[in-house]
Amino acid sequence: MYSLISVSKALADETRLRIISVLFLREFCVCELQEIFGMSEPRISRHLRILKGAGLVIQKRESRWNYYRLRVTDKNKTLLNYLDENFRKNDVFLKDREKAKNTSLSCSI
Amino acid sequence: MYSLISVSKALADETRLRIISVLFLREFCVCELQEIFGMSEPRISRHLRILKGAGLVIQKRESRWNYYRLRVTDKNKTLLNYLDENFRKNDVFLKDREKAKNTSLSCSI
DNA sequence: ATTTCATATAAAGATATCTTTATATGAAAC
DNA sequence: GTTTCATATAAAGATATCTTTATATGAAAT
Repeated sequence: MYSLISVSKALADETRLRIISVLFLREFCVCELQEIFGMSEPRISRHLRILKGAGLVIQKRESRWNYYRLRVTDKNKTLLNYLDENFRKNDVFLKDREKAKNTSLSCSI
Repeated sequence: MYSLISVSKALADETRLRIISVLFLREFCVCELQEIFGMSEPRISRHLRILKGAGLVIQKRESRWNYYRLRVTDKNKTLLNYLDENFRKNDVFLKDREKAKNTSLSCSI
């Protein structure tokens, strides 16, 4: 059971909102998010852990990569729609999405 | 313009969620909220200021009392619905609402 | 005008959250 | 089995947020 308060706190950080925003495009692994936002790996990992703890994202291991995607349920669909509406109106999130579109797994290459 | 981040942060506190929850019943003045939650007056005032700053509540002066009510707009209607759905499923918020129903302006009497 | 009362605000201390730096884990490649 | 690489986690320091205590404001009552 994911409590309202944990969801609320999960959303109360700009980095986490930016992560949620790009996850509307598709799933991403940690190193891709690192690339998109130009942030350190532990920083991205930490925020993903919090989003996961709030039931907002799902983690999927694939060989050495951990992919995260939005967890869309009946309960949080309304909330995700509200967020997306706001992302579409804000330049920071729009730019992130552009960057995310041009980012592909190339971490180790 | 109320930013998504200010709204998110405004929701990331249990006291503020509880205030929002009872405001679904009707508008309340500060001293009534103080009574309902058993919290100090500056504490309530502070949280109301943050909620107001995020565009979630509206303030109305009436003689010596300041009444606060939910600010329902097209933009935040979705969000408020999501919150209310959650409030209805959580014992803390349900109890608050019961207490709120039995609370009336009697601060100075 | 002085007192009372509801509310706001400021300052101080306590607590929580965030970021960085360093280290651990664990799977794949060699 | 050793190295490499993606990710996780822990510890430390920096920053933000919350609560309490004390004080200010401003309108109504006396």
